[in-house]
Amino acid sequence: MPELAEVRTVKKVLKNQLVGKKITDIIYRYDGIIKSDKEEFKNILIGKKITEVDNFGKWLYIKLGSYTILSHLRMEGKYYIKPSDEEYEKHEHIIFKLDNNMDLRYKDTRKFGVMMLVKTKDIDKVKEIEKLGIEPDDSKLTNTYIYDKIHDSNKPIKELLLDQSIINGLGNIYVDEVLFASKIMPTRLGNTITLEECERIKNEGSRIIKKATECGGTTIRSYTSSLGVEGTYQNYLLVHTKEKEKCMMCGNTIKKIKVGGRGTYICDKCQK
DNA sequence: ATCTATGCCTGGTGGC
DNA sequence: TGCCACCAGGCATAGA
Repeated sequence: MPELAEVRTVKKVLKNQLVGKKITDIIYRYDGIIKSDKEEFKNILIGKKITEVDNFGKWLYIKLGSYTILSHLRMEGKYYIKPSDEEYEKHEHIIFKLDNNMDLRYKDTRKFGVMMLVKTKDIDKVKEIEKLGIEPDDSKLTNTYIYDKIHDSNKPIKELLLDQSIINGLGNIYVDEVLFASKIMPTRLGNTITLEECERIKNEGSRIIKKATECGGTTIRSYTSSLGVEGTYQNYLLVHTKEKEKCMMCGNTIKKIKVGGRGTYICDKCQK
């Protein structure tokens, strides 16, 4: 599933390929992805030129001057840029026709992803964006910020790290990796995590996200960063997807458990 | 305010 | 081999 590192990779590719291109038409093959007014989405965007592509956490911003498409890929959303005359594939739901005979196509097998049109000047006031916390490798993220957000919570630390309003951009893969690197059991409640452990979460989170971003993200199962870009961070994963394998640090067998309903990989010797 | 359940979805899996 | 119930999983929202 695309998390921060993957979304940044998509952003980079889209930015290179799309800035300066004009949308000449929009075709809905399944319009449930569009959460703002569907007619307005078309009417306003057709004829506009893409001016910038950005992201904040897992949200992609496709900017067209005074309007911006907010796009969240959720589980399986992907963008492809293909020649306009290529046949549509199954699950290609939203087709943006561009003025260079290419399409920007949004494909999403499970249809969990969302798109909405907002005014660029109002992005930070959009409720989904407004509530987002600090990205893991942002220098504004401090041990005391994390500690303040979690120290009176009786939720498992894993759930707290998946909460986008605290740290913005971590998903299931990187939370497992950050907690392993920080030597913290994902089931530990927020109110048991020390300031020193918050420091480790901050440091490991920053390090892992930076490295994963450099790698272009993680490609596991059918997930890629889309656009044919295959990330390579899966080669650095130490626990996620490693059930029944030996822990790289201690040789113990990696286990898969459930935390907050999510598949969670741990080494119960390294993580306390 | 805070917690739990449910819905959104389809492809893959496991049981028979 | 074929059928089918079940599940993953980020996030919003309705209900308790």
